[in-house]
Amino acid sequence: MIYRDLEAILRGHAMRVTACRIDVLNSFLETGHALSVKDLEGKLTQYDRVTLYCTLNSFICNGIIHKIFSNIAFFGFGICYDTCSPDHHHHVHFKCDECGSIECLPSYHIPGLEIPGYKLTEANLMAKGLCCNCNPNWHPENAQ
Amino acid sequence: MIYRDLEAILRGHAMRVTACRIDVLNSFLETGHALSVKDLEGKLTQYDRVTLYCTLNSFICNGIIHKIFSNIAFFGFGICYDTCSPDHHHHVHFKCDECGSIECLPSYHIPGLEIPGYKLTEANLMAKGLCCNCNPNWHPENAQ
DNA sequence: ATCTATTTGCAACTCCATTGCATTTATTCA
DNA sequence: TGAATAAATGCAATGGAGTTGCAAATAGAT
Repeated sequence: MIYRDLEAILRGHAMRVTACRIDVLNSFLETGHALSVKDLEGKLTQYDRVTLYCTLNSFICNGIIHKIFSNIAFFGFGICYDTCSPDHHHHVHFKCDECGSIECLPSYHIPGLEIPGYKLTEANLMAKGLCCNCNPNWHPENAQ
Repeated sequence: MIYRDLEAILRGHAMRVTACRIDVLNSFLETGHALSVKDLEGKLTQYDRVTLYCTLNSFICNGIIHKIFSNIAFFGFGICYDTCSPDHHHHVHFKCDECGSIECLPSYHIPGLEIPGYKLTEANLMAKGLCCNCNPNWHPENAQ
């Protein structure tokens, strides 16, 4: 992604444009799946850990990324899609047992969750298994 | 719960019966919702933190409890229900914004989760909102 | 070009979880 | 019932992840 586009994203959120923010944002967009702080530390060694945390927090505050938790204590961050709003989050995150990547499946909505007596404001579904790249039984021609 | 029943649960899993295991198991069963390590430390001050971790791990290995992660970095442990098996876990955990309790909703199955190309082995749904005790719009007579 | 508020980076700290190892204890078997 | 032994416990120390305070650097406004 070119600098101008990355800059536009930051300015679109009324954020200051800094080298660290550009590089972190670019990492998310070019990787295409979730990244942990560790991933970013390894990738962007020129920045301090504290700076990365600060950058990630500013991205969260501005709705550019969101936190992801898996059931094995690892967590990362993923780009928010249009389905996010400040007071309504529904996410499906899929962690592949084979390649370890975590994806946020944007268009998928958690189906028909209704629990009698409960008022639901947020739902995060963490799914595990094999992603489409690692699933040997998957043939792309089957795609709808 | 009486000692004899707690002991039977442990023996049913071919586990040694110790005071710590009895107390931890009893805590889960009498509380009825998820507990964090912190909760247990506060409740069972007679045991070392390391011992509690060891006990919890042995419970996890034997399928008595499972880990729970929420989207605010807190995690706890909850009793496994019949829906768990060593290679197939589906859980819905509900965290109440009002009282903070985390419940595992046992009979509820994550509905119709099918993602083309993906092979699903495990799904954990973390839901947030108001539980039936804290939801002012909930009237028990509406229950099915 | 200068000013100011924000961002960055270093050091230190806290919290949570784990490891090593010696001690204690539950269970087995004679 | 009483050793033997394998497992569980508890203390001390360690490691990792995230946070805080504060000074230096820098982006954006005037």
